[in-house]
Amino acid sequence: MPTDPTRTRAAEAATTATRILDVAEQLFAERGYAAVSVRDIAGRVGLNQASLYNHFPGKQALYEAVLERGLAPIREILAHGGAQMLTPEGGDRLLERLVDQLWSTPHIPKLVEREMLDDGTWFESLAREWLTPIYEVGRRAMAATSEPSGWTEEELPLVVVGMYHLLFGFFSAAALLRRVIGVDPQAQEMRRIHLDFVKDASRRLMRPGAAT
Amino acid sequence: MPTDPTRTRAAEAATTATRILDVAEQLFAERGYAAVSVRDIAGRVGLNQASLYNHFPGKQALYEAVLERGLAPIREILAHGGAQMLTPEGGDRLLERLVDQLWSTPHIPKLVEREMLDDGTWFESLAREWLTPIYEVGRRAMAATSEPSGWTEEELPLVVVGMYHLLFGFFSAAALLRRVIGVDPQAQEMRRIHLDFVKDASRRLMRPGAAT
Amino acid sequence: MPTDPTRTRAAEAATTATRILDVAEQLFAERGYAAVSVRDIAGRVGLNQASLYNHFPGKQALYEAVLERGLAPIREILAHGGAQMLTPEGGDRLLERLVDQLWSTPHIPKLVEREMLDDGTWFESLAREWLTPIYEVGRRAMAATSEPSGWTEEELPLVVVGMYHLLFGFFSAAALLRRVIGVDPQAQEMRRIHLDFVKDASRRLMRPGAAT
Amino acid sequence: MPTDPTRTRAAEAATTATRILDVAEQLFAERGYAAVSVRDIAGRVGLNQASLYNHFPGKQALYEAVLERGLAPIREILAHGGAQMLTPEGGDRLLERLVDQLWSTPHIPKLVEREMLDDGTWFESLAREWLTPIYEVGRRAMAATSEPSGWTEEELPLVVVGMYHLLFGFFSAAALLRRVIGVDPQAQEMRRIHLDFVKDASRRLMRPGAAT
DNA sequence: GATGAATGAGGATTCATTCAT
DNA sequence: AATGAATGAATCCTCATTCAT
Repeated sequence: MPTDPTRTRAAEAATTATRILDVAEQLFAERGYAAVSVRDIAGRVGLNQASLYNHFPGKQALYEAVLERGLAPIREILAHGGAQMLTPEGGDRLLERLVDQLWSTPHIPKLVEREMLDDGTWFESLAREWLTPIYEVGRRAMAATSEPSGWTEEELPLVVVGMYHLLFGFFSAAALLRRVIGVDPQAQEMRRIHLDFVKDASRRLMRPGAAT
Repeated sequence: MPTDPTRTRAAEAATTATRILDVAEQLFAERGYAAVSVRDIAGRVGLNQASLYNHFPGKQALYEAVLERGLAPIREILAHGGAQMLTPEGGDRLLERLVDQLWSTPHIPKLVEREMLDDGTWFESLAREWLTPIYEVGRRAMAATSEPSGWTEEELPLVVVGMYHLLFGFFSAAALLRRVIGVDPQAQEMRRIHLDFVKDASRRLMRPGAAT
Repeated sequence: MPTDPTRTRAAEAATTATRILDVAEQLFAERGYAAVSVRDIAGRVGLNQASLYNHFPGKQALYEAVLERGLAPIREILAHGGAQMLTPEGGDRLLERLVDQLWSTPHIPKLVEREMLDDGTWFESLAREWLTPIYEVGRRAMAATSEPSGWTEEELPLVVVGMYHLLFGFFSAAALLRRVIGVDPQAQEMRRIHLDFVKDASRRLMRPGAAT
Repeated sequence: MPTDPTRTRAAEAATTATRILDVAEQLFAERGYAAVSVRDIAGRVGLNQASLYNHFPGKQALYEAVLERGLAPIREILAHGGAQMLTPEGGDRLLERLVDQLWSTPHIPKLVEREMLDDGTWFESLAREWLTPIYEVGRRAMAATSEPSGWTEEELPLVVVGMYHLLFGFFSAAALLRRVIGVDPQAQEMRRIHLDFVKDASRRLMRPGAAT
């Protein structure tokens, strides 16, 4: 399990385990856990089905390894940068780092969205661990700013969910954007547009709107 | 297929087919297509597995019937109400109707989100049929208002996706809200909070923000 | 069960039971017992699956009714005409009647061939009942004629099987004749050709050949 | 697919695939495709049902492999020996080789007969490929001999079908011979009797009979 | 006599996993 | 580390049959 943050994923040697993780990440993101067979994964890696078990003890473990590898950097960013949200400039820097990270592993936000929909017990612990603190920081952030956000206490959870979707939802909706609206969501210029949009939208959501 | 708009879903006779649709809707939304077995559905309806095939020709057809039944009312609302977006009051009325509808069938937004993630060919036609027109209306709406929205042309698709997630994402994140933040997302008072939030957030997203 | 020999099959009222028998006869002949479903039969008759059980107690019983109806006339002919084989002219008359009968129900020879291949216990009694006597008559016929047939005792069974195939095999090979050789085996003129061929070939088989 | 002609089937290593083919050949011949379940085959081989799919991609593919293995030698004989039919001695040699081959795989003629009855599309290509040329050779053979056969042009197809049944029909009728007439069709002496009969009968059919 | 609905048994096939090589 | 082969459990679906209406 790669936990060394100094080694970027691209620089990792393309070990068999890594190649398995890459393929599994993509397939799990595209189709969901149940719709991906071990045969599919092994086949795409160019491996026999049985060989996969030399690297991971099973399908479930492989899935968790994928999730762990993908979520670790995000957790890192949030753990160290949560306090930045208190100022607009800090918020922007945080968003920049997050958007950067998500764009470097675009399957991960889809996986997270699926986890959320599946309401897996695995997700529960995950969420408790790093979403609750974030939520608290965000809550305090909005309460502490001189300009009030204009949201009531009971609306705050929805604001958090909304912010999450502004960030992650872009990747979930990649197919929609491509097919219906004709945008190419993988184009690198989209990265900048996405970042600008997220920054702007978050300001609109977090500061009082003109129309309230 | 219920097309009579005067008959609400709850008032429908609980025919076997309807009960199958209800159970299937819930399971497909909770676990996704591949993770739901025909046995599961039949079992929950209290039916032999084979009996299900007296009502639907197969799993795929059942899934599509679920989607069709769930999406028809939404399509209806959008088809007749798209033009309302041009004024703030009309937009509010549209949102009211949409939130109402989504709350009456809360599994459906999860199904839509899953469809989007799965990038199914079925979704493609669906999206083309009623998402493209909506997008066009929305685009024109934002261009036509006297106060400009403050978004660039290339950001508009992201605004649409954002709006979608503000509306639908609440249901996808129901588990997160319940488990992490402690909110009960099925409580009826949440319906009002959700509506207020969506109205407010949409104004913030669609009108120029102070911070741009 | 139609046992009245004065009523030809065509003249029978197209009762539901008769229509079922007709469809079943065709399908069983074309595909074999196991490959035909009760649904198939009922469907082609324009009947609900369950309705079929108002006319026949089950699939097996229906099959036996088909066989019985189809074989009764043949059995009749053989029972009354076996002795005719003793003279060439009598043999011809017997063949005429047999070919006539087979052409009036061309699915039946295919059914018989399938029965033979399946080696069904049903076939056993059937064969014992009317094939053994025929065989004995044929044996005596060949032994009694002034001109010896030229066959040894041990070859006689093969001669019988050969005669059977000259008569019945035409219908089994209908597809082959149509597709490979380009003959239309349902054309009525084929009936005469078939009869001539059978008569001629039987003479060749039953009388001493020049080359022995 | 065994293509090495020097290795006889019996000498092949009894690999799992070969054992599956053997069992499948027998069951398909005895009962027909639809009446044989994959479980039956696997069970007789002493294999789990799923293991069979490690050797053949499916039931249909297994069936075709059986047919291919069984028909290849026959095709070979006909392809190389068709011209021999032009002389009586050559014809005898051809028949000897064919009878030899059929007796070495006695299930195959039953399979061919079933294919013919089923009128399968698979059979069509098969027939076109090697039955049409044979038919043409046979036609020319009978037209070329100094002594005319005594058949009319339109009867020729029936002669071909008749010859086919004289050869193959013995195996289809094995049950009939055993049960009704009391002959043991698997006894090796029957092989010689069958060959003699086929040779003699073919002369009778191909040369002018006294009674025409 | 006809039918919609129900069902237990069985159909072919795929699943994740194990193990000897 | 890789693989061919094996397997029990599960997959979706079809089967012949029954029964209340």
